[in-house]
Amino acid sequence: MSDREEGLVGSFPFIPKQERAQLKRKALLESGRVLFLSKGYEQTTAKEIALHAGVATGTFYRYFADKRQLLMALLEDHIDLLTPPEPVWFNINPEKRLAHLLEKHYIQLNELGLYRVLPELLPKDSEFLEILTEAKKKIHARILARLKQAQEKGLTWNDLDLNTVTWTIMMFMNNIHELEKQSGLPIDFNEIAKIICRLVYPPGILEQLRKSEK
Amino acid sequence: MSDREEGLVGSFPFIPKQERAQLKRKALLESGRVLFLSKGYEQTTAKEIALHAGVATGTFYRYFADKRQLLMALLEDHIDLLTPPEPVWFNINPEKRLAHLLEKHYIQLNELGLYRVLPELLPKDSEFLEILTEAKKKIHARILARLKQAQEKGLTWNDLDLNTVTWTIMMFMNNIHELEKQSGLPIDFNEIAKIICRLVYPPGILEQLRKSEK
Amino acid sequence: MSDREEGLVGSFPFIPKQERAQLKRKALLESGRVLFLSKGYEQTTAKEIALHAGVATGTFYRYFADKRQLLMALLEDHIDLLTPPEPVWFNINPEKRLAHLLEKHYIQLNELGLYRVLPELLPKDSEFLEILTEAKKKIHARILARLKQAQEKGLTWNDLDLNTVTWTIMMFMNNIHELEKQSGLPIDFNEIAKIICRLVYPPGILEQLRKSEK
Amino acid sequence: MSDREEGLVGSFPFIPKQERAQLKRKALLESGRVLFLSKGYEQTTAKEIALHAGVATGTFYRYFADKRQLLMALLEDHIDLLTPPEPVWFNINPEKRLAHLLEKHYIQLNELGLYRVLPELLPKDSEFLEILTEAKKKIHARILARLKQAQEKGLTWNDLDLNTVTWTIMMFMNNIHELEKQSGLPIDFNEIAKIICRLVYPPGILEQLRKSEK
DNA sequence: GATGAATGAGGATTCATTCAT
DNA sequence: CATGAATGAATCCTCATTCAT
Repeated sequence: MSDREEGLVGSFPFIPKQERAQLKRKALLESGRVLFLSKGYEQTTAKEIALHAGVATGTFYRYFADKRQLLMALLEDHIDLLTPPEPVWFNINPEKRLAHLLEKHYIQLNELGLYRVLPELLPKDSEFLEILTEAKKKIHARILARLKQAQEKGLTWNDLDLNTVTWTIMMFMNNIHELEKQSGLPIDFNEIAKIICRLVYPPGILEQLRKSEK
Repeated sequence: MSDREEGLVGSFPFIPKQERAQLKRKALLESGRVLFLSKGYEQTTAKEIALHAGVATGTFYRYFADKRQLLMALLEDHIDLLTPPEPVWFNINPEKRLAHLLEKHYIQLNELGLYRVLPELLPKDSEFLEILTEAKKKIHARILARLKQAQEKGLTWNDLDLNTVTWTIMMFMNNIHELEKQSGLPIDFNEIAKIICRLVYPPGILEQLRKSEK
Repeated sequence: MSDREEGLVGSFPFIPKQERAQLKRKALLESGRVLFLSKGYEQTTAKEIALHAGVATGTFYRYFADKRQLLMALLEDHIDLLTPPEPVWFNINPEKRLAHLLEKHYIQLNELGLYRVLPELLPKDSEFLEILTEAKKKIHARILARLKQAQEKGLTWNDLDLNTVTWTIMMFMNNIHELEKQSGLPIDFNEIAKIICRLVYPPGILEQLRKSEK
Repeated sequence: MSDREEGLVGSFPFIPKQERAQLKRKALLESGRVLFLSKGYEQTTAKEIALHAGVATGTFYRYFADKRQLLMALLEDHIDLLTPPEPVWFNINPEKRLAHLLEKHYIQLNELGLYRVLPELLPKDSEFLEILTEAKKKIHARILARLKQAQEKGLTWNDLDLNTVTWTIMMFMNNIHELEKQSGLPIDFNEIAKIICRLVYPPGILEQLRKSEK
């Protein structure tokens, strides 16, 4: 278990200690993520995570204060992935662009899978809740700003309550994975994009924007 | 804590045994519900539930095999509340009606609060998942049937993918409570109803339906 | 649930209360015996015994201070059955008579079955141990006395240690049920009687006793 | 409680991990044995065993799945001790040899004491019963084979039922400890050996075998 | 007396966390 | 630094016993 590796040209302590430590930390994070997803947060023990990462139980606690902190670190690393992308509304062919955005977000979210763990934690960890709420507020503000720009340009329905529409859009982005589970079918992002666009643009405007692609 | 109840025609000597037992069972269910909501399912112990209900630990196990079974009983009692109401689309003034339905459903759901516990259970209890999936399928089928009726009458957009719209409507109903949490404001059910109706009816049709109220 | 039974000639409180109580007590004893045998003493709960006897849990404690006391009562009622019969050695045809005695004792013991419960209790209940030891001492004394009579008449081996022979005989009587379990075959009481007689009588004497039957 | 042991050649830094773990395991086994014997199996808790062995409750469960498994391990370690030795019948001076065998077996059995726990377990643990039955069958077969050899050489009584005699011998070996308890006197193994030999050899043969010692 | 629901102490077992090596 | 055995508090659940009806 030496850190050195004997080679032809002498010994190379190739991997610096810090870097090795980072590898272990990453292995623990990844093992935590995988196990949290497959078994749930409470059902996963620190020992299991360590075992899965190929380190000793005690090593877990060198890198993380406890199980909760590992999850926090996971979130910090990936919080930007949890936040959905910001659509640009007065674009050319917004439906196509939105479908693309949604698909990309969905794939990233699914790779991470972290959203599956969150519901378990929210009721018992208020700090956790705050972090998420904060992130969501930022996204909300960004989407709302874009919607306002579109509204000012006269592109949107004129009876829109922008807050509710913003929330609706966020809800779509956060619940796409539910759709797949429920329907059992692969998700048609174009249909979802169509629905969102119908909420934002009146039919005439939308038609124009579609044509302006060329 | 007297078991006697003074009535118009004298005193009833005592609440019959069965009824008293049912009271205790109900107290346990209610305590379970409250504690699950405030602390989360895993964080709540059978002992706590019993204490909260004012009975001994052992009494809990007289009425429920374990914590999980209590939750199942809660679900059984209220599963119909979890399932959102079925809107009738080709109605007169659908927005108003829908807003009313949503508000009623929201209030019932909130009183129960059970939906907050569900996400914690789903990853680890497959039987649980089945029950919910089954319930959701039923609702989906009902909403979809109504939409098809409306479509056949020529009331809806003609480019609708009814499956996706159905899912969108269900998503709205299941996520209203999220809206409140996120916005911090009281929910405007009229706005939500307006959004849903925009997804279903083209502007002209909607206008007609609104007017037909008189 | 009245104790009275209305008949043509008035009311007959036929079964006196004391007697009914005794019936319940007996039912509990019998249920205790049966359940102790089938499940073991520790594995049997007071509730089960009451249920099996057709009375309420609380009724159990009206008749017995606790589970242990029920077992004690069982023993008291049947302690004489546990004690093996006293063979008469200088009899005509002792082998046949002994075989008969053994079989009778075995059948009684088996019907009762109580011996199966005893080993479980002995290590933890010294009073219990005392009772049994006392009973065994009495039997030992009786068998020993008979053996001495036979010895004085010159019927036995002259190098016998009577104490050890007495113990051997008792051991046989207490372990017949083991023989059946181990061999899986029905017990041949004649063979056992032959063995015991060989321990007591020299071949010549035995031959004489056999012949004297006529 | 130092892990160091001063030896002739200096100090051994520590007992290697595996060995230390085995020490703990052995301490738990020994504590289990002692407590099972003094209090009975059911009356002994895992916590008590751990305390008695000087370790924490949880440590018990590192080495044994539960109380039952500890007992199984005890049995596995000592099952050969439970099985009585195999007498050689057509030996010179068989009584003396048998007395010696019995005494040795008795001492070993008593040191272990495990036989006291067995009766408690048999009614409720069928796997347990199987293990013991299996062991007993082996011994039975061995003793029976020896008896047959002696019979073929014309050394035994000619009216012997070998099965019953075999069982009788086993019964003796399994019940010697009972004798002590009942009589309160030290056991005279010579007397027991004499009794067994009388069951096997006719007086003439026995006399010959005794003399052949020289 | 009879009932059986209620009690709560106590046992089995798990697991987050520490610490000697 | 890494290790993984050890810790013991905390949980689930049972059951002997009591007591209000």
